[in-house]
Amino acid sequence: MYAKVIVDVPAKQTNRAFDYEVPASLSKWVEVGSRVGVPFGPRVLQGFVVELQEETQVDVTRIKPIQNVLDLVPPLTEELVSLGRWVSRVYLCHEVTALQAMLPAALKAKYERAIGVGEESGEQSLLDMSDLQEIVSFVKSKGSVSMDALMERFASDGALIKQLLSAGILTEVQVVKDRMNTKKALTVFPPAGGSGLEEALAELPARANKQQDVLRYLMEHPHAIRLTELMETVEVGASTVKSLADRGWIELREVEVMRDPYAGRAFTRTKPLPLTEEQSSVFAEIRDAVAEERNEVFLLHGVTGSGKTEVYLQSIQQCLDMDKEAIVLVPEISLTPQMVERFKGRFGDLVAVLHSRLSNGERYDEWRKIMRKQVKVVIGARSAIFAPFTRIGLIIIDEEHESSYKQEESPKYHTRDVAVQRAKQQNAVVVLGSATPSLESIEKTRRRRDRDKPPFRLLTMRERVASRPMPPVAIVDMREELKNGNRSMFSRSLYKAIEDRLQKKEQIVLLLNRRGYATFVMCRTCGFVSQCPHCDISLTYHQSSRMLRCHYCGYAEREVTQCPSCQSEHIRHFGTGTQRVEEELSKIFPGIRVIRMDVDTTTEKGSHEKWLTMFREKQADVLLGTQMVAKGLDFPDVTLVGVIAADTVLNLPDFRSAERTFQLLTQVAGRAGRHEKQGEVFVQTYTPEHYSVQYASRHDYIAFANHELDIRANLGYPPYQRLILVTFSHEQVPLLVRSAEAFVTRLKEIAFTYRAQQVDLFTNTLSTDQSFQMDVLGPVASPISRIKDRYRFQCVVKYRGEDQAAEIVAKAVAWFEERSAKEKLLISVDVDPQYLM
DNA sequence: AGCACGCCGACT
DNA sequence: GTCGGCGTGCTC
Repeated sequence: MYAKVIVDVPAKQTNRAFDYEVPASLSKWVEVGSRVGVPFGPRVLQGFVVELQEETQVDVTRIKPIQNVLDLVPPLTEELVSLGRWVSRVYLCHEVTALQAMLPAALKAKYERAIGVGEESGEQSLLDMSDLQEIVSFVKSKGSVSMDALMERFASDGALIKQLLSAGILTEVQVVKDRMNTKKALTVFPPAGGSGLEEALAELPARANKQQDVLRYLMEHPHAIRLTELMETVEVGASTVKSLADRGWIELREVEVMRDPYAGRAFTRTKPLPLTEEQSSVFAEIRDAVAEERNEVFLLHGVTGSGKTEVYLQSIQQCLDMDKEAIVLVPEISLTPQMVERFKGRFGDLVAVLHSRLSNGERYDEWRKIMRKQVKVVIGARSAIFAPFTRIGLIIIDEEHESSYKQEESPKYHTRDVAVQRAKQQNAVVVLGSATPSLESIEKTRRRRDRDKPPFRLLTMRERVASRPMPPVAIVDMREELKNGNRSMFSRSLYKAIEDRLQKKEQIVLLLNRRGYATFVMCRTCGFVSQCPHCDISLTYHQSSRMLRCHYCGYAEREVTQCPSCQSEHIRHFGTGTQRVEEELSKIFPGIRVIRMDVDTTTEKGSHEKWLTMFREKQADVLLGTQMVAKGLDFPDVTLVGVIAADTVLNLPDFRSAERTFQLLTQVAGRAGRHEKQGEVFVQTYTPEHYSVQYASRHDYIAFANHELDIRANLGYPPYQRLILVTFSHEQVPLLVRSAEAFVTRLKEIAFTYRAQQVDLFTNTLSTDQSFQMDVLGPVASPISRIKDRYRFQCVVKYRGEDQAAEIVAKAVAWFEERSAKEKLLISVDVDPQYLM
């Protein structure tokens, strides 16, 4: 038996499967998806088995055996292995990188040196000594032992061990280990049925009160119990229990336990809520698709507050009734305790939660619950799409338009597209939910190619539950405010509204759209702005540490009080940071209680949750923050939402900026008046006439989408054409420009050949897609033209058609890497980029 | 990514 | 005459 193995070396030359022999002793354990240790050149590496075969084409004398198998159960399924291949092909990354992304960090390989028995047995005469024989057979019995363990076992024989090593009887080997240890806990095991405990009780001396208590407790509860728990309930010390174990009456041993991040938290169980008419008809569609196991993608367009979550919950129930599994994806930022609570409340212990705030150990344990089929539902961010389920019935992506679904490091996958692919593989249903669907998705519900039906099906919920109206949105023209002499960041109408709510003791959410509004430091005399010496970007001021930092390379310097350029002392912090809004609020409304949520105040674990709870409990009047206050929060007493500056995103040089502005305004407007009290929204802007502001104020998604789709069609942007961003970097500009230009020329050549042949490079068959068309823009300097002392150039590949372009770009990249490897030129490819920078 | 093999300058 | 520079190529 032979195995094809992808080794843990993310490099171009090793980006293929290598053949290994499966030794008979391991054949039981080696499966597709197994993690194995394999000899690779002079060392031992971790690898993934991607195929098993009886025969091999490789010269048998070169084939080495698999050294060991790292897990009892393969951590990847066959289906995930092929999904990995798909990801690597579509997003142009090494196959290991894709496979690695599917596993918790705990399973990243750790390489360790250890002692094993040498191959040539060296000076056999040494083995006559019995001490040495003992050592050798000890090592032999274990396969390999770490040096520490060996020294501990044979502490007095250090010299002998050294001798054995130099004689080659023992030798240093490399082993692949897991990074993560399972957590163990001492557990007490009473004899089955509690038999013999009564006799034990009789044997104890009368004054051994504590031991008697333990025995009595165990007679009443004759099942295994954690030592710590037993000590707490019976109020005894560990020694008491240990002495019982020493006499053999009970057993005490280490048992692997799961770290449960939600341990000790009671979740109130909830029952399905009655659905509104709209909800039921949407639910019926999804339920039928799940019940019939149709591979279908729904785009659920439901206004904020229309009760999408309840539809999700009941759809999942349908899945569970069929003994199938469900994956729920939410943006990291809205994976709040409230959200978790709703799912745990409905499905209890059948839910695993995966998010970035878990420790590696906790995440590993949640992941193992999925592996072991202890759970049926996973709720998590991005990477939860790779949950090792085997019977997926339903995949839900909430807030599907969120750009955080795109991973920014390799593999640069888009979760939505991976979900659609995975659902195809498992014949599952996908539900994409949003109040402001991405233009990519809405276009897919309309697209008709030939006579095929559109790839996605649109479901709509227009009504909020309990028929609460959408809050009125007032657009405030800040130019007018300025003309009327108001130079503060609050317009007169927002000021009055805040004053009014404070008086009524109702709550306020204020949103500051900070992207592009970082707090930089400028000299008011000469205009000097502190720049990063290694990157082409201004430094950002951090109040907490009083430092200026570069967000790209981490460079930091002390805050300046005197201009380095003109020695003036008129240094000012620019940009409307949340801190400044907070300061101004307290100045205008003395005594106002403000909770500020931004990167500075929410880095600490659990702080996000803490602030929200405080706000919910009405310990503050205002929740002030960046994007994170806009998402999915639901506070009954919020009746006023204010957007301080709506158009900061609009001015960014990005074709998606109108879409992002519309989404943000719509999401934040949805925070107001979700309960009995009527809400009100103020949007302050310098461009009130802009269509994204206008449509958002009218809560008119469809009109916005139509308008924006027209623009995209005219400019040839997604969703009508797709993009691939290729970035080059090098320390020297002339070489960089020459290379980037050479790449573009080569890329065009390859594309031309492809078009001439009309051959599908994936399958090597004649292409059926006659409409394929590709265009290359650039190369031009990247918007951030230097990072870490390397200059950056980029080109944008625009194309129509499906995934062939990735293959063409891959060919050009391979050509480029081959010819420029020695020059340390770096090239990076982003398929379907979210930002062109 | 490592690591070894392999051809040209400053040294015991 | 050697030791070592890192360019090139391989790893089942």
